[in-house]
Amino acid sequence: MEGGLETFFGVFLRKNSVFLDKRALQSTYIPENILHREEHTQQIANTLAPALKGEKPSNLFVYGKTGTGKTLTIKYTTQKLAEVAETENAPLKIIYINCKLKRSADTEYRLMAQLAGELGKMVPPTGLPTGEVYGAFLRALNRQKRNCIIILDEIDQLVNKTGDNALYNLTRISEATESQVSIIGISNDIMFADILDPRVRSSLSEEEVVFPPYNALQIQSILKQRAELAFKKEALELGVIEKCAAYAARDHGDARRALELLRVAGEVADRENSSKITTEHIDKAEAKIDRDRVIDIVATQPKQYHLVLYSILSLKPNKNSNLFTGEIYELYKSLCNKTNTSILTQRRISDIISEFDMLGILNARVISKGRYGRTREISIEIPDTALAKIKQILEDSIHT
DNA sequence: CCTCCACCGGAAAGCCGGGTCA
DNA sequence: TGACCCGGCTTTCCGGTGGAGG
Repeated sequence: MEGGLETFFGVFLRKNSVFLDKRALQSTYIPENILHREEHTQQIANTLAPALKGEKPSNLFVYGKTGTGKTLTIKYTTQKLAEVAETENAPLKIIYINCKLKRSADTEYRLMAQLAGELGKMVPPTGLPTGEVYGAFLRALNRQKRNCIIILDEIDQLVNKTGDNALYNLTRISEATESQVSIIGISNDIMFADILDPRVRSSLSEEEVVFPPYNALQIQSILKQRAELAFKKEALELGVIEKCAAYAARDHGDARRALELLRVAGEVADRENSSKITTEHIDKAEAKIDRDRVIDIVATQPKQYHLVLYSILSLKPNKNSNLFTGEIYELYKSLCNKTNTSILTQRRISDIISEFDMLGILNARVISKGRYGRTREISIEIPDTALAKIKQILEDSIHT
């Protein structure tokens, strides 16, 4: 086996790939021009433009389903704005924050700490009273003496988890200081605004932009634009883009998913040493994405969750028989005893089951069995191809 | 039409680990 | 070192409920 690895790497390097530049398919990539969002871009630009004259732009609220180009368009627009501000010497600070990022900006404290950090005032990630962090942020803000635009992406996550306190304070800050702070909120939950305090809502959505889903034709042109950069010439077989777009349009016009599908299809083709991407590769890619997603979610779950899921899987070897919370809990308890694990309350297990439901691993809905009580009816939503692997993961995790 | 089951699910509070600060 | 703070996970408490069976 001498030189085995060297040979392998050598072959790997020289191996033909369908890709030219994979980055063009990644979700962080910002293209030269954004298709089918001309009006939105303009509308956003209109709202933000006053910042160049040192006036405070209106707060802006953006919503639309996932993969409709919200984040992309906002980033694109603010980036251009920052460039102009730079050359025109108009003091302007733009802060982008994703509220969904775990341990980063998903609580009031962490959001404020993050904001203060962006303004050059480092704050310890924990330990201080929240009020202190507000103070730090305010001081940093006043020292800046320039217009500030704060972009809060996935803002619904923040509010769902920790309430609208932070937003309330944030919208009021701009009234209470010299510096001018504008907020751009991005949400993919349209109902989100309803749970806000009315004062916060009206303040936050001085301007509103709604991003509709793309249709199949629009997704096609987006895919073509990116594929041009990402793949070698002739690497795409006829109909591949169309099929990709059709899949994405089928589930609510999610362009991000379409791009991911195309990228993974390319990777599958590479692995098979195929010089072309065919429509079969798309199918394989779709299955792979689905499978990987589920496996990844399960694998990163803590042990108690594994015990619950394992109980459910053991109770249900065949499809179309449904389970109820009570029986799952019974098995879970005995499993805990066998493995020397502390037993959680049924109330807690109930929540864990709901979480699996939200993650799309299970399907749980409350039903009434009349005389025999009210409970959840639970079924499994794991693709067959992933089942064996999942069971493996669960068993490994439980017996440690 | 009423009862009553077997849970649901909200609210609040406790515990614990990670941290700051004086 | 001790007083305090945050956030994640969990327990405790408890009012609520759709509908089969009487």
